[in-house]
Amino acid sequence: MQFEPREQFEQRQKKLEQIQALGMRAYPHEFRWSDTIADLATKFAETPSADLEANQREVRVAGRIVSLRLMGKAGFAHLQGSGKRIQIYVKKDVVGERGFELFKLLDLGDSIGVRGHLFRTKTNELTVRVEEIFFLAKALLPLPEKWHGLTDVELRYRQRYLDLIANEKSREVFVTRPRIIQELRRFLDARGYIEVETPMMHPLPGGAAARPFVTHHNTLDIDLYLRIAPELYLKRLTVGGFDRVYEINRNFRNEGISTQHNPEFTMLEFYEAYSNYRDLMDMNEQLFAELAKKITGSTVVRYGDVDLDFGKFERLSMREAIVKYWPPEAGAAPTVGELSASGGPRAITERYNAWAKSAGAPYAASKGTLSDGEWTGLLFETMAEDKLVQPTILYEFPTDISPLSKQKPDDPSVTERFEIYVAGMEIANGFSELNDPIEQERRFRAQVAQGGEEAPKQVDLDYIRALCHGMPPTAGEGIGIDRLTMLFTDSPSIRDVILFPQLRPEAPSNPEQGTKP
RNA sequence: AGGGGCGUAGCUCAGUGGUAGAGCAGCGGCCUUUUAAGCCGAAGGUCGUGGGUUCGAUCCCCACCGCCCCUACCA
Repeated sequence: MQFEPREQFEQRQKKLEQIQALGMRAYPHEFRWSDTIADLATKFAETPSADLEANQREVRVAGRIVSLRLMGKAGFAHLQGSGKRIQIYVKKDVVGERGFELFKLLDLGDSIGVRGHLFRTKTNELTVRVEEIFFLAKALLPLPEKWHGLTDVELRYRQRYLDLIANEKSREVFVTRPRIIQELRRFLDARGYIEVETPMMHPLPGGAAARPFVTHHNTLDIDLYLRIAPELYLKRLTVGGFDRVYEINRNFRNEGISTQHNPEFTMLEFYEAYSNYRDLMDMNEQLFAELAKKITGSTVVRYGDVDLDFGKFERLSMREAIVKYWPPEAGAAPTVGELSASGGPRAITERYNAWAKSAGAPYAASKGTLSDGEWTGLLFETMAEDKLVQPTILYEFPTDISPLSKQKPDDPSVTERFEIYVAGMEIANGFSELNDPIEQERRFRAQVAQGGEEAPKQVDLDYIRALCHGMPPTAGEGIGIDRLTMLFTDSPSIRDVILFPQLRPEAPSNPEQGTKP
């Protein structure tokens, strides 16, 4: 075992031996503390010096040394724990010869416990006057730079433990993330939802269109797919009488990696029987407003250089969004009627493309022949999606690109489906669930027939069988937790909200590194 | 996959066609209320890797590796 910086590593190993020579264990098994650093920092934040002197309080507290100032026969240090800090003051007269020898052998990064009394220094900082030091663990490697912290993004992702020690902001993100999940659970639990766990390994990938990861079960001798969505299993549960059900867990998609995509990402999916997509839209407005308020303190949330107002959502049908964001330079905007007409979406896209190519704007490139609905979806993504910065509910998605959603009764070319867009990102996707087994089978077979890398290769017949047992009218939705966390923590990349984002494995700098000792 | 950018001490960063510097961390010394402690001293580098151009390359060129951003892919 040997890591850079070698010299400091060896230096610190020697110090650990010297600490043992003082009669202390290298890796002691316990330390009984009376208060956490956070406890002390909050409980005595306002307590005046005179009070501390008059009512001597003995405290026992532990933490990691993050600053160290040794001055001959006394010294100061800061201990950090749970993101909070407290100063300690160590005086040779008080801790004794052996205690002070130990103090001199400590390094930045070491864990110690102290016993002592609280006081305030000349500058009025709350400080523990240490009477006894307990060595707890040695840091054999140095901490990142104390003032600038750790800024190298690669190191921050690869060695997140250092990022969490050194960068307060990063720590806050990963404290906020579970709070968001907690609030989501609270919101759903309060509405009678039941949380479940469905399989992560599927015999057939389904519930979304994406390339799956494949693995193999030896005993059964079958290939299994890491799930790309829990959707079909959760809907089986609504058939089984779980009228309100949700799952928060990982999905895996074998696709590109970007600031908005990680191969594994966390999704909330929930299903509510006897509701439709309109009910979910209303519920979402309430959910997002409440969430923003609880997490950030306001319904208006700063993200990058914009203020996102979760207090009011714009609602647009997909066709309306195309009309609204049609660039005036491309000629007269199409009407919703034209977009609904047979052959209309293709003609309009071609009109848009003619302008986009001449203007150097992104144009809608299609591979192969597309249906009206596919043209509509493609055109929307090309020219409108990134314009949806303020929270927007986009609804009525073409049936051709929504194989699991129920059609609109008065216009079967579109479905009762919506997505929520914020900051140009897709955050949520919900719809009235298609519960007609014959129509569902027809759509599944159409997908399989169409082929393509992301299309299912096989129809999930058990799911059709479940629908044949009768699924009540149900509305369901998925919310991307990672992207939601990005919004509420002002994080520009999904890697900033995932503790250990997927990176290419680190090449070992020497053959020994990276192997267990 | 394509385009752009970056890679210098453990960390944060300067820098130059003539083999490299600062701050922090580390080491030795002084220092009993400091707090980005201070002062004195010494040390630390295959300038991502491999080729090429050149009398000479960390710098210019090419390839590769890694990371970041944009585009593509991702209903």
